[in-house]
Order: sequence, then structure tokens, then C-alpha cells
Amino acid sequence: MDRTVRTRFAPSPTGYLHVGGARTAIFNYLYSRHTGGKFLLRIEDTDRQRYKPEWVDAILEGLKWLGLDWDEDVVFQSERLQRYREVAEELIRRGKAYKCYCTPEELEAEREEARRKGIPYRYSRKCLHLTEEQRRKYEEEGRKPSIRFHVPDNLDVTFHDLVHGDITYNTNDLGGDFIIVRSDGFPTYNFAVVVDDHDMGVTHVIRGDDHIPNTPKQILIYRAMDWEIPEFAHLPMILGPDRQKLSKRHGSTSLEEFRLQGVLPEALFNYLLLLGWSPGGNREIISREEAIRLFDIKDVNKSAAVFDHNKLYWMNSEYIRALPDEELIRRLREYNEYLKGKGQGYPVSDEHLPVLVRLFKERVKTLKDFFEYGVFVYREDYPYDPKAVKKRLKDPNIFTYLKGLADRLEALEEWKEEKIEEVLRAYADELGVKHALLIHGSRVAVSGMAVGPSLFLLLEALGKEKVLRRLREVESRVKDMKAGNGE
RNA sequence: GGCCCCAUCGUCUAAGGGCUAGGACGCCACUCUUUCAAGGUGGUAGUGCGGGUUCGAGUCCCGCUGGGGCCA
Repeated sequence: MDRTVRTRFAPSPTGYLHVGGARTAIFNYLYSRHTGGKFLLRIEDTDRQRYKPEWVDAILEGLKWLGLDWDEDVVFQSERLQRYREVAEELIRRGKAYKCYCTPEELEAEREEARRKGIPYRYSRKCLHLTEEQRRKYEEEGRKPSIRFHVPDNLDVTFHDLVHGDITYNTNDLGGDFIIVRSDGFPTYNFAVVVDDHDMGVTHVIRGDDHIPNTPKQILIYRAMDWEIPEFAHLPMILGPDRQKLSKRHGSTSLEEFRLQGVLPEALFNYLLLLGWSPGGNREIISREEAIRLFDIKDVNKSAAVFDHNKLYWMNSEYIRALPDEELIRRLREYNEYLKGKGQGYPVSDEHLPVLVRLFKERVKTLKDFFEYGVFVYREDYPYDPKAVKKRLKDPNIFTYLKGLADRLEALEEWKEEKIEEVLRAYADELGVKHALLIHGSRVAVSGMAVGPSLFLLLEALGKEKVLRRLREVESRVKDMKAGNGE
């Protein structure tokens, strides 16, 4: 009676894993881990038009990246075609299903008539009571039958949804006897799902609430086979900013994309976790372990949620700042390797990584930001921002001052933030100029930018050699730049 | 069009019939400061509408409206 919980995630390999699917996977994963059950994976690859084998790897890769480890072997629907046929045959034997020889043209005619009469279309059941003779005739004509499930008339089907409570459908609203096996021998979605979930011993079907209308049909099949009906939990949809269902079509929604942008998997996990679920109270930053401990389907809410990129990036910055430097360096290296695999890597070597972390850890939102902000750390030909040059290097004596500063700094033995600051401030006093003049000028000289980390930290992290060179070369580089622009 | 689901700040959400409706993102202001962030402080903004039930409704019931989903 009290079976071990078995949940499953069943994506169809038609593209990268998108955030809606990932969220569903996370909830299934958490519920199984919370209850000490199993989390299973099934690939729904029977839609031969849209499915591509390479997407299977992309999806498995995405799940691994998110840290969702599954139990047991992955089930592929394409390998179970024989099993679906067996069950369909059994349904026919039980009088719960029947072969239908109607052609697409005949069915379209029925549909057209319903449309003309303004009534909801339902299959006429023309083939429900075929005689042996009629059947033979059709077979001789070469017609390939589909198999239809015989839906009982005017029967209320009620199921208890763990999120929504009781939901009732009348069988008259189900669209009539639906096809479970197409004439080409492939099972339809609703049929394959039931056979698979039953065979896999799934106890809790946790999926998006766009599947609510499928549920009564599936329950009818369970009943017809005398199979135990699992629990259902339908999760609220994730919507785009336009309040439309967030789908692969929206773009910018796949795990792949967030990974490329430098989002940490634990940040995405945490963000997705909070879309449709809350532990109550004011908790927001929740680790995987805490989530496993706290997660319960009863705390899932019913209403759809709009995906907010902004909050995801905020959360990502929180996670980045919480990472120990060593770990962050490791992540950056790993991330850049990943980018290189996609032909988008940055020319950053290991010695640059600690510098980037030191300078930007407190100010980035993504891993990518480290490389975008820190070009001057790993390239000597870093660009000068023209606006920064104009604003901070406009004093006629600035280049002389910066060279003078370089000379003073050269004499410095201890290359430390505080020491550098002392030298700079003393030199500014000596010149009788504002400290800020040298501070801002130096920043533009060594980084090309008017904004960035504290100057003294910047100089220390960059190292004496680079700083001296850049302070001395800034004049000629700026002149080159202006000359370049002038022509 | 038929059926189903949903409804608290712009967004994510908290509030077991009894609170000045709380937090977070964003935004604004102030603060810190050599810039920009981060941090700190404060502020902005919400129970869709109408009926009930109740001493008392964001919370329960009904209707409307709106949004969404599935099928056609």
C-alpha cells in the first residue's frame, strides 16, 4: 500500500532543455529525494517528425549540469513500441478499444459537418461495431487501422490533484473515442504515457498543468487496464513577460543559454525552485540540501508565474559572491573551457583568474561579466573608452603626472594597496593637485575605463610591472587613438 | 467556440477568519566613497469588481470580469 515514491521526468528531445521543463524536473527530483524515493527519466521520442537524437544528449547534459541525478536506466519510448501494441491488443480484447478504418478524408468530412452544425466534434464511432465482413473488406482495400479507445458516455471522471484538489471532467467533453495507436503503429501521447508510467511503477505524476486536460483520458486507460492510478500533481505554468506560456519558441529560455551567459547552476536551481513553490516565511536563498528537506507538494501554489530574468541575475550575483575564491576560480576555468567548446572562449589563462576574482567578485552578475569587465587584465591591447579618456585625461599635464607617478611607484618595494595609496596621495600633495585627478587618470590609464574597482586594489592586483608600463605608455596610446579617430 | 485551471505590490511570493497586508527583485532617495558596483538606511507600490456567510473576509460561497491551458 505505502509504496516507495517514484517520480519521473519525461522530456521529448525536440530542443535544449528549457526552464519550464527544468522546473518540472526539479520538483520531481526534490519530491523523490525528500521522500527517499526514486527519480526516473524517460525520453519521449516517438514523435518522429520533431525528434532529433542529438537533443537527447543535450537534455541529459542539462540535467547533469543542474545537479539532477536520476535513478535506474533511462527509458526510451522508441524502444517500447512492441509493448504499446500489446497493451492496445489487450484493450481490444477487453472491449475497451477497437480498430478504426476511417480515412483522414472521412474524418475530415465528419469534422466539417460538426463545424457546419456548430456542435463540438466527436468521432462518429462508425467503426465501433464493424462486422467481420466489413473489416475484411477494409483490409483488402489496404486500409491500415488505427486503434481507438472507447470512451464511456456521460460519465464524470474525478481525480484528486495534489495541487488543485478535486477536478472533474465529463467524458462527453473529451472529444469522443480517441486514438491510442496511429495507423502507422505509433502510440499517441496519452496512451504511451500511461503504459510507461505504469510499467515504470511511477507513483506520483508531477508535470505542468497544461496536462490537466489529458489526465481524465489517461485515467480512463488505467481503469480499463485495471491498473493502479498514480497520484497527480499539476504545477503552475511559467509565463513570459507577455503572460504567454514560456516556450522554446520564446528563445532565451534554454538552460544552454543561461549556462552560456554565465549563470551558476545552483542559482538557476534556486530561482526555478521559487517559481511556484515557497517554503513559507521569508526564505529566498535555499540550497539544494535545504530544498530537499523542505520541499513538499502541498506548498506548491496554483497560479502561473512570470519568469523574471532580472531576479535570476540578482540571485546569480548572490551565489557568485558566496562562493569561496578558490571555488570561483575553478568555476571560471570550467566555464571558459565550456565556452571554448562552443567557440566562444576568452583568451584567459590561469594566472589571470585570481586577479579577475579579486577585482570583480563583488560587482558581477554572471561569470561572463568577469571576462567582459576584465579585458585589461588578460590583454595588453585593451580598449580605451573614449568618454573615459575625454573626462579623466583632459588635464594638460596629466600624462606628465602619470609618468611621475610611475617613477615614484617604481621605488616602492612593497607592492601593497596601502603603500600604493600613500605614494599616490603624497605625490598629489606635492604636485598641489587633487588626489582624485591622479586616481581617475590612473584608472583610465591602466584599465581603459572610468568605472571599476577601487584604484589601489586595481593597481596592486595588476602588478607593478604592468602598472608602470601602462602609466608610461598611456600618452602615446591615447595619441594613437585620437589620430586613428581623426582620419 | 467547447471544456478545464487560475486571480495579493510592475514581477516572485508570505499571511492555518482576528495585522498598520510581511519579505524579495526592480525602481527612487539618502549613506558609504576616488568612479561604478556591493553594503547600510528609508521610501514607492497590492488583496480585480459585485454580492453573500460572519461580530469580523485577502482567507469561505456565488456571480462577473480578466488571464492562461487543452481541444477544435
